[in-house]
Amino acid sequence: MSRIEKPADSEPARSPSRAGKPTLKTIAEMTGLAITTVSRALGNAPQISENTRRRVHEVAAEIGYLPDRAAQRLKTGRTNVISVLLDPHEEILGFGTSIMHGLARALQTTPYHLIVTPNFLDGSNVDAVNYIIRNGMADGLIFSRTEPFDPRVRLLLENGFPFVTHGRTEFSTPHAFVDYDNYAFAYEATRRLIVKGRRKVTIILPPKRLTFHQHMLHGFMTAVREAGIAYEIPDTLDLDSPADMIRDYVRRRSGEPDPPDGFACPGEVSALATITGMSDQGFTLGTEYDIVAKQTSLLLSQIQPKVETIYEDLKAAGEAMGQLLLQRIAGEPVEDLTILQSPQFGFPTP
Amino acid sequence: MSRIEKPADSEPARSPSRAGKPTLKTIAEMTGLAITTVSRALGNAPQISENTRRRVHEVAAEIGYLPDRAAQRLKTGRTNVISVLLDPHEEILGFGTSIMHGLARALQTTPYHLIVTPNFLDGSNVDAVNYIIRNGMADGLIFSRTEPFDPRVRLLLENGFPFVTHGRTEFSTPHAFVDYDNYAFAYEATRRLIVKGRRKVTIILPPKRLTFHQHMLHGFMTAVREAGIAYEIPDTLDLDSPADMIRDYVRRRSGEPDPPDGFACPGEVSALATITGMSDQGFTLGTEYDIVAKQTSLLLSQIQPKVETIYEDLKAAGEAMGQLLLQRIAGEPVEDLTILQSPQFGFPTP
DNA sequence: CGCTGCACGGAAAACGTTTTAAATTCTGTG
DNA sequence: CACAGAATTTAAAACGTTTTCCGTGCAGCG
Repeated sequence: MSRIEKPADSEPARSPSRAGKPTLKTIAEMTGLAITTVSRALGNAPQISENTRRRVHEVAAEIGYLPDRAAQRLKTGRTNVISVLLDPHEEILGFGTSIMHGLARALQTTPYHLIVTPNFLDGSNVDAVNYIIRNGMADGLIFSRTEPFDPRVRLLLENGFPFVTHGRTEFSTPHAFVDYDNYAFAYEATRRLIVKGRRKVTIILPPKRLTFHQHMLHGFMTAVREAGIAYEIPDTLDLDSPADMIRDYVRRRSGEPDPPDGFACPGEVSALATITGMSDQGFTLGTEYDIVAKQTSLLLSQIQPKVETIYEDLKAAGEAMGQLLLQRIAGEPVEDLTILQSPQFGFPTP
Repeated sequence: MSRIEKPADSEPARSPSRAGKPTLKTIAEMTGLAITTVSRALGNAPQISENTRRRVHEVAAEIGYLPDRAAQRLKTGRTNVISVLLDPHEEILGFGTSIMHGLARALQTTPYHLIVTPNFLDGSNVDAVNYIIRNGMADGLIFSRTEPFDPRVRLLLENGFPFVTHGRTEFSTPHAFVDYDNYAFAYEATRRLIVKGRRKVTIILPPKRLTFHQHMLHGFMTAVREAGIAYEIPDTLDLDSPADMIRDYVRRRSGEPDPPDGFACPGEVSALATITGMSDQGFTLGTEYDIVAKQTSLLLSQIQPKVETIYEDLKAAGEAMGQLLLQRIAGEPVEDLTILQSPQFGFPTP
């Protein structure tokens, strides 16, 4: 055959278009400096004269040099990667995506990339954490839905691995977290129902094993006791229950004697399900009963303005978590790396 | 001071617990083989005897060896990374997360990791694509919401970079894609409304610049023409409009003369907004008007069973995209790498 | 002039892997 | 028993960085 025989065509097709990627060597040759010097100049090391430093930066910018992440990682042991553990329950309503957008914003000007590690196992995702620690897959970890003695947190603490949780724990060793003040939410939501003149209030709580179950319960009970109002708490149901289960529960309960007429819903789905359940029984929102819901997107209030909402800014939470994690990785003391978002902390930033 | 002076403590604190991480060298020393041989044995190269291959695998498993991704990447130029471009519009209702879970499932047994590149710029995210191509940040790309002559697709095609889109384009050069048959959806949804005896149908279309706008429109119009039924198409509104805008539009329109009584809603949010808008005017779903909606989570039918829904399985789409991308990277001909999910393609897999 | 000290820059090793090219062992055969 | 050829195994280079350690050249000083 008369085709050109390029012997090096056995070269196993590296990433496409990786051909003439500029490296330190390229810059070194162009400037006549040594690779070492170029590396130093770009790293703004002190022993490089202002002059050559400037020249190197110019050339680098000109040819569009970007350091090879693999080489940096291999050499330094730092991955420049932040990993987000995604929980199956975060699928709905863009919980994960909101947080990730916030995170991404916080990491935007840094060398860090965001890699997502979804959890398949139904239990906790401690295996994923272990994998990441053991194999140095990331420099830091972000996850949510903490339990009081969360095994992931324990593992990370034991290994001194940087992480920030969304949610608190009850370990005596402190760690970085961002949390929403769910006590305040539940208290305030219940207060508002009471102020509206509701007779009997109820709340759909998160699963018992999660830390913020207690916070919510406490806020709710405090408001209830202060007002001396009637209340009930469904115990066959939680925030993770499927929407139809919540809807059916609400429908059935509101057909029985002495049903609640004030609902604190710590999630948009549960609020929507409650509305449907109640309207199935002919009750109308705003006159015969009220809902105060937690809202994490603009969805609920846009769709049904009669639901009163209290906002939780997940994007801000994500951004805060990113910042805390960077500080944590930089070695700042953990004690200062805790944030409690109050319900009025942030409002929709479209 | 009497503290132990470990001279090598200047070692700049590599990733924690990266201390005794086993490498090829470790295995080589344990087995008495050369590093090369170990590498080959683990790679199941043909020229290694069955005997040593087994022995090496045993030792590797025993000490929990995992290859160093940075070193592999540096050497081979392959990143073992798949990047997902996340669009801001995918924030709501876990669109992104569903697809990512599907993707993650497809990549589960492969060495590939999933890294998400959110788009901040408001326009298209062609910059991100360019960055990824130029700097070899990934071996393949996944994104959605394609336009007929999507600049991202053009760029990727020009560079021969592997990718799979969610949605089709109109380039003459073929490329891998997974798409939902939105023509079929719109046709079927409209048919159902007609069969229910609706007088006048309408549909909320996706933004005009997206490819599937045409598909939807075509399906809708075909059904309308076949039946010779009255119809209208709002032109100040699209699927990306905020929910309150949709709600207000529906409310206003249903107060004017000759309003539509059959709604095809290609999204859950628009369906919910429509319900609210109509019920504000006192119309009740299922008797005075009907909705057929596209559903991508279990949410809508669980909350409001009176809405008729047609399911789009985004998780399956994500999984399919992952598989196609792997095949594409492996060099299979692009012509075979296209999938059109029919509406009945997959049903909720909880 | 011979030193010391400093400012600046460079050579070389190393990170863990893959790959090329070559060396070694093994097998059967004449 | 020697040897070709196959079957295994190996040494060494390379990927692009960072870092340790060292070499210049030059100013100042006695």
